[in-house]
Amino acid sequence: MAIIVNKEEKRSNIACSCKEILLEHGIKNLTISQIAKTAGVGKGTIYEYFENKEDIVFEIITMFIVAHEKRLQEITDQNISTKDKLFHFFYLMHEDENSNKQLNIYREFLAISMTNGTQEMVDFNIKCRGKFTDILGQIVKEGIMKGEIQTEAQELVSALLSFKLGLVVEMHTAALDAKDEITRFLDALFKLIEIKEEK
Amino acid sequence: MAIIVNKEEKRSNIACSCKEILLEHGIKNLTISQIAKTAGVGKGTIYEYFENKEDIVFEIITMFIVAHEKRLQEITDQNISTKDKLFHFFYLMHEDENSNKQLNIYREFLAISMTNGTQEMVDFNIKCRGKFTDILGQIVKEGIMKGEIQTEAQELVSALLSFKLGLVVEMHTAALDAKDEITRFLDALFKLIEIKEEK
Amino acid sequence: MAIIVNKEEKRSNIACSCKEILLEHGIKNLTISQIAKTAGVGKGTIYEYFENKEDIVFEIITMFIVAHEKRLQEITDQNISTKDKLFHFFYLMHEDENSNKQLNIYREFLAISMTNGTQEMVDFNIKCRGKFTDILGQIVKEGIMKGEIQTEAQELVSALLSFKLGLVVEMHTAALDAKDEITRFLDALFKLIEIKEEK
Amino acid sequence: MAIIVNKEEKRSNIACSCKEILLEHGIKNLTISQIAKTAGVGKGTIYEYFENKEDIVFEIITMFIVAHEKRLQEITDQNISTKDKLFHFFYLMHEDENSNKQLNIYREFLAISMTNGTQEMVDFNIKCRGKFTDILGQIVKEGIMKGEIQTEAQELVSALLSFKLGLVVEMHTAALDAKDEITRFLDALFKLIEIKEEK
DNA sequence: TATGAATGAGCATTCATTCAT
DNA sequence: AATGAATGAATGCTCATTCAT
Repeated sequence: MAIIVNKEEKRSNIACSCKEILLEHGIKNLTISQIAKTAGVGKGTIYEYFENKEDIVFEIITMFIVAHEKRLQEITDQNISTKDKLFHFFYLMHEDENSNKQLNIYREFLAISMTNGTQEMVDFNIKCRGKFTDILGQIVKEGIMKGEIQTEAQELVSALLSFKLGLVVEMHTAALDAKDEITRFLDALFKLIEIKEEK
Repeated sequence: MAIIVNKEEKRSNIACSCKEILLEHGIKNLTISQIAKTAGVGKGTIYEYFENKEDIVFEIITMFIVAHEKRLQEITDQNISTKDKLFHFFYLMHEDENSNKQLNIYREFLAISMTNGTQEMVDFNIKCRGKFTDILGQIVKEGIMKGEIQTEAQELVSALLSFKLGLVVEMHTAALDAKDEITRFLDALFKLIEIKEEK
Repeated sequence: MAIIVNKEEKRSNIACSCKEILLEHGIKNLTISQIAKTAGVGKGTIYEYFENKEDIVFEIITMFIVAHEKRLQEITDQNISTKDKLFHFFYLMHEDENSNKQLNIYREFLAISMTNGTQEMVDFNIKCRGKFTDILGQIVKEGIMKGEIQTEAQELVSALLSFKLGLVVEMHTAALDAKDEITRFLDALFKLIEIKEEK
Repeated sequence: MAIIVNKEEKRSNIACSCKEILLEHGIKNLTISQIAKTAGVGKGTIYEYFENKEDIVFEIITMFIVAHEKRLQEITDQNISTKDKLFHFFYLMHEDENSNKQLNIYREFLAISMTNGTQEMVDFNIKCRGKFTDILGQIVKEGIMKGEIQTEAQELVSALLSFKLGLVVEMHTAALDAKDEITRFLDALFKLIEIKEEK
């Protein structure tokens, strides 16, 4: 019987093996040659499994985001205050060294989307935004249900996501400190949306 | 004796004459040759008045931002509601065709800052942020003084700026509609910060 | 399967096909475009086989030197007097039109080494000097063994090489006539080192 | 009475004031702008007193060489052995920091002569060579007259100059140690030309 | 299925020199 | 006599993608 390689599996394998070099080199400085060498295949082979460089970078970033979502979900499922959940929602991607590297790649990807954004990239970003909307929505919803925050908070979800993205940009372009900004913002926000327990 | 030109003035003239082609071509696709031709001088002359390509692009973008600030200030000075002022603060750069083009350039500049950001660019961005902080701070402060919004709004200023920037990014990367987002956000926000007149 | 080319061979082929244009244009005036066109390949292909322009120029000059050494060796192996051998050792590179052109390139290379000399170039020059030391040393040694010249001549080898190089420079910078200088020098030298046969 | 500036004097003044920056920057990296600024005049003024950049560099190098000749002459006039005189003749330009800097400039000038040598430069080099021939000839002549070296040494003068120049080149291109080479050469040479005193 | 050799467009920047004033 | 504003030619190198085998 001939060896039937599962296309999807090999695609995934190639992408997986290149996570590290992507984090090290960044998108622009990562070449197809490096990818091929790292994956242990020929350059031409890459194009058997991916449309183009963008495609493989998508694949890897998707992996990062999926992992990030999983961690977010774990936090969401924890038994902590809504405010704390929101803090983690905003700050998780800044917390450790590895997350920071991934954030750098994401920021680079964002920069490319901002100037050479293909429809494909836009679709990708919309999809990502959708997922984060879901998670954030869930956090907020639970917060409302638990009586921690006001109902109106629900309508802020989209803006909160934009704030999050703006922060990702500005921490790099205007040297903002993510932790400070998030803390300050949440403190101010909760003065407005928090429901104080009455005695 | 030789002709003595006003360096600062000529610098400004060259930059001015290149506003249009920058809007048309974008930063990356604008060449020094085009700049020189448009300004009606030799390529070498450009380098008499600007350090490098970055420098001239800075100058032009600064002009855009200064003009934008001026328009913002005019709005701030108008006798309209705080909510309307904020709407304009967020939406002004999307309102007309020309502003949109300038926004595209700014977005491209931002994308460059995000990946190849020199300290110079960061300083520039910090300076810009500072100015917008002032204007926004002023709007909010007046709103508070006029009894339209709660004091706590003051602490949201920095986050509002991040939101604004996030929106600039996402309207392009995730096809957000600026007007919708801003409207929705302000409606939600004002439910929280607005001070309803009591009868 | 893809074509597998002999890298070393193709490298050599490209270099070979560019010997002539290098002689014609000189190092500075030779462009990568010309090289690629002459070699009948794309510009990018050049960089598949050579690190940079320096690298390809090295390769060609090396070819010239190797050929030159070969000719020197042939002369060394001839059954002629030591004085004649030395004359050829010094004069060979001036003898014909083609050698002269190659000498011009070598002189240009030398000039570059003198001002922008990378460690690589220094290593190259040291290696070349080593080879010429060997050949000259051999000539002198044989001369001594044949009783034509005194033992002390051996210690002059390095100085003779410097003299040779100085001549290469001065024939161009101070319009020295190589043949004259060499003849005059050898005549004078042999008055000192020659062992006259006694009757 | 109108101020009559002595053209030759001002020319000399400008050149003089630029000695240091030439030593610091080298020929290639020294710009007319820097020269003008250092000399405290306008760029155009430079061209009132000098034909071109080459011309001013000539002037400065000439100053260096004149000073060098003077020092050589002093050594020649000292009451030391011919061998020592020759050592100084070859080694003087390597002896101290300042001389070395001047040698670097001379080497750079030589490199330019080797590739872009105008007739003017050739004439300059011939003139320089003439002067050094005189000094070296004088040393050798005295050595012969004092009975220290053989008459035949006189015929080596031109070759010795080429050796000296070759050394200037090779100490940089092939990392030769000037002192070593000179010492070794003179030792070997004197075994051949020295006249040993009989008892 | 896998490969890897070949490709080629595109662009900032420097600085000696001139000449109008 | 002095100046300084204006000029413009000229070139190495990268890397995603293709396609012949």
